[in-house]
Amino acid sequence: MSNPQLEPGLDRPTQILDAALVCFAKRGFHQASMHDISEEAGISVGLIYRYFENKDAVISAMADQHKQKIQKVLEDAREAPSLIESLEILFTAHCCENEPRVTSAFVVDLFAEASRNPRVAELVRDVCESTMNGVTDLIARSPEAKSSHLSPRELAEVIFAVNDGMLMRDVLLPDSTIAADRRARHLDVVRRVWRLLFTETSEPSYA
Amino acid sequence: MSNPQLEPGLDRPTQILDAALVCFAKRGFHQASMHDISEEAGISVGLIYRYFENKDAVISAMADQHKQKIQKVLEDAREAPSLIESLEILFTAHCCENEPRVTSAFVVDLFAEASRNPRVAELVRDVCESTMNGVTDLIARSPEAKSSHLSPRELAEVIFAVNDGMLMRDVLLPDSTIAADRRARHLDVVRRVWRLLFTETSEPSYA
DNA sequence: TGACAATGAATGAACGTTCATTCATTGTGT
DNA sequence: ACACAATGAATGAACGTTCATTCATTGTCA
Repeated sequence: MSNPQLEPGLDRPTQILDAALVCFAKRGFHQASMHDISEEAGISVGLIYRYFENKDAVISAMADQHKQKIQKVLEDAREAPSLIESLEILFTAHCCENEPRVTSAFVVDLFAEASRNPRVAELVRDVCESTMNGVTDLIARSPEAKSSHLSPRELAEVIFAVNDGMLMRDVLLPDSTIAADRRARHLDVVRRVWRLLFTETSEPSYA
Repeated sequence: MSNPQLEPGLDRPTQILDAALVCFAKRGFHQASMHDISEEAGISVGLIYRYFENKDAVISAMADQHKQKIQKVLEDAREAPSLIESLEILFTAHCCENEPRVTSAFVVDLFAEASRNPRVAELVRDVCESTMNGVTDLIARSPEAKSSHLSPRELAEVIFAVNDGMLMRDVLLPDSTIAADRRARHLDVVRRVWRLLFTETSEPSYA
């Protein structure tokens, strides 16, 4: 009976996690049932328990997977020719790539879960920290940022805050909103911020 | 008979909603049970159903309450002597006021819920829209913003994105983090942004 | 045949919701 | 002022459902 529905190039855990991502994004961690996931994956419920100890383990594995995806994007971003292009890669990858608004819904849920599940909180904190370090480094190496009177670390913090804010806003858009439109909206705001951040400034106009 | 556990100055619906806020922040909308809420409120389960049709109605009422709280803060902000002070009132009120990190956890959950419950999505979108308009107006009227080469609307969008991003970050902090520290962290970042936004700028240093 | 992948019916705990019941308070007739 | 009827806020056991989890069974390959 070994692998009846297993597509080539996919192992069971990956197949299960892919299905879980869809279900979690659609219904949330705790409203998505194990039956939903098994149905989405085209396998039986019991089989999930062969690969994951319980539902919490699936959630944790998803968070882990998300961490690795982000780090992969960070590597891609490092190879871009300019800082602005690096930032664009980094900050559009995780809100606009897939058509039914999967990633942003999942990430917001992940933060919600983090607020009450210390295991998830630590994982998310870890992802944020290492990505933030990566971007700080990226900024520090770039000539564009030299003129700012904010430190690379401070610049990274502001950039991240804006991006997370945009991601949160994303989930309010109607389901029908297509990825290209979300991407445009997203870039529209973050470009404004980048322009401000990497611009020569005179004195503040307020005391 | 009538009000056995009802403290003075509190009606039942308010008492229930207060308890619900605590439970929702602690466990999330769908993990918090009606029994949790009744226990937190010090009343019986059945009594909740005298005042709310079902659990969804409690969630909706909470969102409504949150909307009114925000609009109240917006009014306060309008009366501040300077734009910066208005913004400080507006953006520290909703992440730092209560000691067990209740509000930010609730708001992140609210957004997560909005991503799959259209009724909640519309409500949250509505709150965002009207608050955004309020702040746009605030900015438009203030002399500090005149020098920016971004429009008041654009400034408001950036400011909101940063704030929502900070709020998301808030839930990652350990439970023990006290409100004053969160407030300090929050202000530290947003002040940086405000300084940039309301500052004379020369040409961008990148093409 | 032996080893193991895979199934899905079964289990029991937990949940949202209901409703028969209680009883302090209020209203009414004397 | 008193007795008593009416009220409806409040209770919590009980119901039907859903869910995570288990495991006896079945299918498949080497």
